[in-house]
Amino acid sequence: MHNFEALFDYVQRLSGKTLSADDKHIITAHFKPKKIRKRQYFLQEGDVCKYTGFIVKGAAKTFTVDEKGHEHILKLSIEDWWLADFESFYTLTPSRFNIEALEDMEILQITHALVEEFIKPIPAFSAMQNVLSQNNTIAAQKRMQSSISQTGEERFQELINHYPHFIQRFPQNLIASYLGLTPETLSRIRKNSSK
Amino acid sequence: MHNFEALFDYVQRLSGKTLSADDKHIITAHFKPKKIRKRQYFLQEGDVCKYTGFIVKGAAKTFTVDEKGHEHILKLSIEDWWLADFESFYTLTPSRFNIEALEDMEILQITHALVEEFIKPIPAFSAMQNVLSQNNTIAAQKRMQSSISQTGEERFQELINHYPHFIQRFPQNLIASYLGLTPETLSRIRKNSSK
DNA sequence: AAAATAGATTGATCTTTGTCAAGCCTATTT
DNA sequence: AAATAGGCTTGACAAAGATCAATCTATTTT
Repeated sequence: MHNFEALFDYVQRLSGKTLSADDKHIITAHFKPKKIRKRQYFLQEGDVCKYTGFIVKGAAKTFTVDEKGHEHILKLSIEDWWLADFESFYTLTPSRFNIEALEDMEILQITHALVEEFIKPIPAFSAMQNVLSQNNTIAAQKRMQSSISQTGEERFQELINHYPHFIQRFPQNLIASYLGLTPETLSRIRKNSSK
Repeated sequence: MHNFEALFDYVQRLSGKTLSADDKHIITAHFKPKKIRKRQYFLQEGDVCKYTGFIVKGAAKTFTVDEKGHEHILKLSIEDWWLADFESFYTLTPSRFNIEALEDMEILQITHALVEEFIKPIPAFSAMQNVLSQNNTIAAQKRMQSSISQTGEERFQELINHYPHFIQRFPQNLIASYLGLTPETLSRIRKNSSK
C-alpha cells in the first residue's frame, strides 16, 4: 500500500489547513503511485516533463550535461519535495534537464492539467502552493546571493550549517557539483578548513 | 497625476483577465504613489521591508555589502517589476539587502497586509500572482544553472542575448556585479570576446 | 573470492578571476 | 574654465578553482 499519508501530512502542515475526507479521496484518485529504481530516469533532456511527483521516499538529482560531458547538478531532492523541471512542467516545452534517482524511490505523480482541474480547487492545496511559492522565492534568492558573493569554501560552510543531512546523505562529488565546484576542489577545501 | 494605468495594464496582461471599475477603485485606494530620487534608498539593510512597489518609472539595484566593503548586486529592477526584498516582505524580518534607486523613480507601493486583505481577492490580481510566481521560479532556475555551469564570459553572452536593454541601460560595473564578476574582469572579457 | 565500479585524495600544472594601482575619458558640478 | 566624480581600461601580480593523471579504498557485482 502506497503512503498517501505523507502527502496529506505535508499539505496540512504547510497550508495550516485540514483536508476533509472528500479532499483526500480526490487526491488519492488523481495522484498515481510510482516506483523508480536507483539510476532510473524520471526525466530525460529533450522530453517534456509531463508529471510532477511528490517524493514519499528516496532521493534524486536534477542535472545538465555540458559539451565536455560534465554533469552540473542544479538540485538534489529528497522526501517531502516535489520532483519536476517546473519550466518544462508549466510550459510543456522540452526540458534541458535530466532527473535521475539516486536511491530507490516512491513518488506520487500527477499531470499539470489534473492539478489545475481537480487539485487546485482544494483550499488546503492551493494554500500550500502559495506557501511553497514563497519558500521557493526565498530559497532561490539566498542561493543566488551565495553564488555571486561567496567563495566555494563559504558556500560549503553554509551548506553544512543549514542542510547537514545533505552532507551525510549524498557523496561528496554530488555535493561539489551542487555547489558549482569540482570534486577535487571540494576535497581540498575540506582538507584546508579542518586546520 | 500618477499613472495607475501601467499597473492595470500589467495585471491584465499577465493574468489574461479584465479589471472591473470596482477592481480599479480598490487598487487605486490601497496602492500609494511614491517618488524616489536617484541615490535614495527604498530599503536599508537591517530594516524590515514593509512595502512592495510596482515600478511605473525608473530603475533600482538590490545589493549586499560584504566585510571588505564590496557591493554585490543581486537584482536590477526596472519598469513593470516589483521592488522588494520578498524574504523580508513576506516574513517581516530584518532584511540583509539594500535597495537603492539608480534613476529617479515612480512607484506604487503597498503593505503585505493590505495585499492579503483587499488586493488578493481581486481575481485578476491573484491570477497575475500565480503567473508571476511561475515566471520567477523559471527565471531563478535559469540563473542558478548559469551560475553553477557557465564561465563569466558565457553568462555575459547570455545576458546580451536575453536582456540586451539591460546592457544599454546600466553601466558596466553594475552589470559585472550582477554577473558575480569584478568590473576589471568584465572589461577584459569584452575585450577578448570582440576578437 | 575475484573483478569491476564508485568515490576520495593528492600532486603538478593551467585557466579564470580577483586585487591593487595608475591613467584616461566624459559628464556633471562649481 | 576648472574641478570633480563616475566609469572604463590596462598592467602586474595573487588567489581560487579546473584539469589531468595516478593512487587508494570501500563497496558492489559477478
